[in-house]
Amino acid sequence: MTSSPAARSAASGAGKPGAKPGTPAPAALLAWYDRHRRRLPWRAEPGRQADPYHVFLSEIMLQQTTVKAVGPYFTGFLARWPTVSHLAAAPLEEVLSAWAGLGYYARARNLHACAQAVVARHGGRFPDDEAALLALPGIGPYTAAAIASIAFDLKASPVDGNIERVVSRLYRVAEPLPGAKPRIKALAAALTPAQRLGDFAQAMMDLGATICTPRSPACSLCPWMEPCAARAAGDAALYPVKAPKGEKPKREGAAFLAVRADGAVLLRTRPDKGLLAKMTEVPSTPWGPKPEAPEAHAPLKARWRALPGAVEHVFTHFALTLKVLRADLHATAPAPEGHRWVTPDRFDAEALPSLMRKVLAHGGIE
DNA sequence: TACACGTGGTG
DNA sequence: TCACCAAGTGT
Repeated sequence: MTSSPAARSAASGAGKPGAKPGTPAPAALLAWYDRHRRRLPWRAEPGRQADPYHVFLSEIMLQQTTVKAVGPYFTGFLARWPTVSHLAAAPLEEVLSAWAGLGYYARARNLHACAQAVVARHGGRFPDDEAALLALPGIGPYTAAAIASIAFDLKASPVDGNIERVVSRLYRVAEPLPGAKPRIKALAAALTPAQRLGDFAQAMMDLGATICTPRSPACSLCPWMEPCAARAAGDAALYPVKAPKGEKPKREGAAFLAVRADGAVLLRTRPDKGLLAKMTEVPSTPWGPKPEAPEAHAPLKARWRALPGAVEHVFTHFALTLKVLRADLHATAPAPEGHRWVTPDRFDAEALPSLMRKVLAHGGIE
């Protein structure tokens, strides 16, 4: 009975008069979303309008970052800076230290700049206009469309990794990413309904995150099973097609862990630009293909001893092996120019990336 | 267009 | 173990 063509058609929402068989119907996805939507800290209750600042904050944090990782950061930021005006008034150093551990630190710098721009250009209210959103720092095509649709219910088609996957499977897009992005964007825009824009965008993302997953999609549970070309072909897991990736280079270096008798560690702030810009670091040699002789790079004269083992850390575009050299100094040792002594109880006020936490832990600090 | 830019989880 | 992946943007 329920497996009859008519029943399947009706269940997919594709059986309405005028709808071609095999056309993914927004109504079917929205009906699924109404039953299975995820409850997330930044989401409004069903039928309620989301706070644009909450949407903005979550969207920036969620760029290339898992929902699980974002959760506590979102809650913490919102408690500390309840509105975009509060965030704009905060010192950048505090924003960076609150962001520490979440990665992609340019996001935090742009988040802060964006908050200030919202105050300066728009009186502290996010513009309900995709083009104006796109003009703000840190907000690209995806995030502008996401805020426009989710916070303001405007007609916009955000395309993130989830939606790329869903659409590439629906239409069995053979062209590899990233070349296929324009086509996928156009297909996604053509799917977008005229009503419930925010729900539709979030439904697409929830579908990608919970049903249309990268490895083993749960096609049998999908509201768009019937119109999906990849499901029909039985090869959904092969999409999206991606261009092959190059090999990840290796870099090596040595970190100087200077520890004072009172437990303070010698730290400094990284340069304004480049990797981990403006974040706190343990002084180190440059990181290169070959390890350099460390002596010339030591921040101060001391008896440096190599600790056993090394710290391994994988960045997006290279893998790093850091030896750790430790020196113990008396409690009155002065900090060299550009450096500072920081006791472990003050680490939370520092913008310490995970790599530097690893270096400290390798030396038995904390 | 292609690369720089973090981190933690997973099959 | 390790390659891949997660609500991308800036240059």
